[in-house]
Amino acid sequence: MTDQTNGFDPLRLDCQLCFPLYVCAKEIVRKYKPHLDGIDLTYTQYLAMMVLWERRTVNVRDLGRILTLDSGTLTPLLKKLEQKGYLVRARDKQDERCLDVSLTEKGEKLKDRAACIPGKVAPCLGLSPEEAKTLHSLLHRILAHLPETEEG
Amino acid sequence: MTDQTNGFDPLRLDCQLCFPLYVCAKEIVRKYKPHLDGIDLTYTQYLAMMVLWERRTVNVRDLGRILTLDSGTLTPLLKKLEQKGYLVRARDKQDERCLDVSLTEKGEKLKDRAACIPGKVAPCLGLSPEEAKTLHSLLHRILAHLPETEEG
DNA sequence: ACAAAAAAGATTGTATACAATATAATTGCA
DNA sequence: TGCAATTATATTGTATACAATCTTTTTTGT
Repeated sequence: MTDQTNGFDPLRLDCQLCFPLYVCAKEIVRKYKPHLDGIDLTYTQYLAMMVLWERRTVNVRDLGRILTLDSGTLTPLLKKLEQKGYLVRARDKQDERCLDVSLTEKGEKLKDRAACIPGKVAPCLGLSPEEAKTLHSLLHRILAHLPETEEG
Repeated sequence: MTDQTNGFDPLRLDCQLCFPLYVCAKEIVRKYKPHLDGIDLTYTQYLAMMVLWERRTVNVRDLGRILTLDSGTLTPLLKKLEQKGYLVRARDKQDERCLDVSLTEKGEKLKDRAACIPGKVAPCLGLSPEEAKTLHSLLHRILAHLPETEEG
């Protein structure tokens, strides 16, 4: 029998960190959606484009490591972005296993239309700059620690 | 032309909160996976079971509001949990539109096997109790603020 | 050089998520 | 009372995610 009183029960949703993290991530994506609809990108496509806006060219392996996504997710997503004309996919001549993804001019231009989006979504969180910095640092701390607990 | 120097560029992945949130949520689910595999639950199924372990019975509407999931996600998920024998689904006699979801004995017993999981995953985050509390409160602050910016 | 191992993507299958729509039941109001 | 609007869930379609497997290419060990 588990705790039916108001005491601490680790299986209660509101005693956990994973659940608010899960909901926050989903709800923030929802906040992005109306803005991303305007430039015909999904949230994950937007993440991939952000990497390209920084680097112009990436191969799928590096992109997957940056975004923590595997080829099962990236292959169809990059094909869609190629269809939209925002990038081109081409095998690396030196190593035909690798697929290089490169920004097109159209993809480059899209950056100007995306530039205002983070500034529109950020206020929705309702955090002060210090709180945002604290959250940023806590999340990065978790991300740095997680790999250390493999097979744990 | 956007900032190519090391200056602040809001479109850089590492200048945003949404991206580490997105990755953290995914990676924590990944930490849960080996433990949940042992009790034949996916993460989302586990969330639904946690609500039932607290309340024994919920209707789909309330469950959806608690988990921020709609019927498109919940209907197939609850059918799977019913197939596994962890819950039963039955129309509310007073209001045949509503579907009540109730814990079975088998589902009740599953709680004992799940009880140890949060304690196994929590250390993977690598946060002190104070940091965890800070993160918890920041996330709940965001969740409380987000609805205030509807249509914003 | 050559077979085995490794690496990179692509494919397949399962499970979310959510928008949009459909259906059935209930409520509200003229 | 009767019908329009609302509510609750189900269904359909699209887009992730990821495990497992497959194919192709490259590297490695001998």
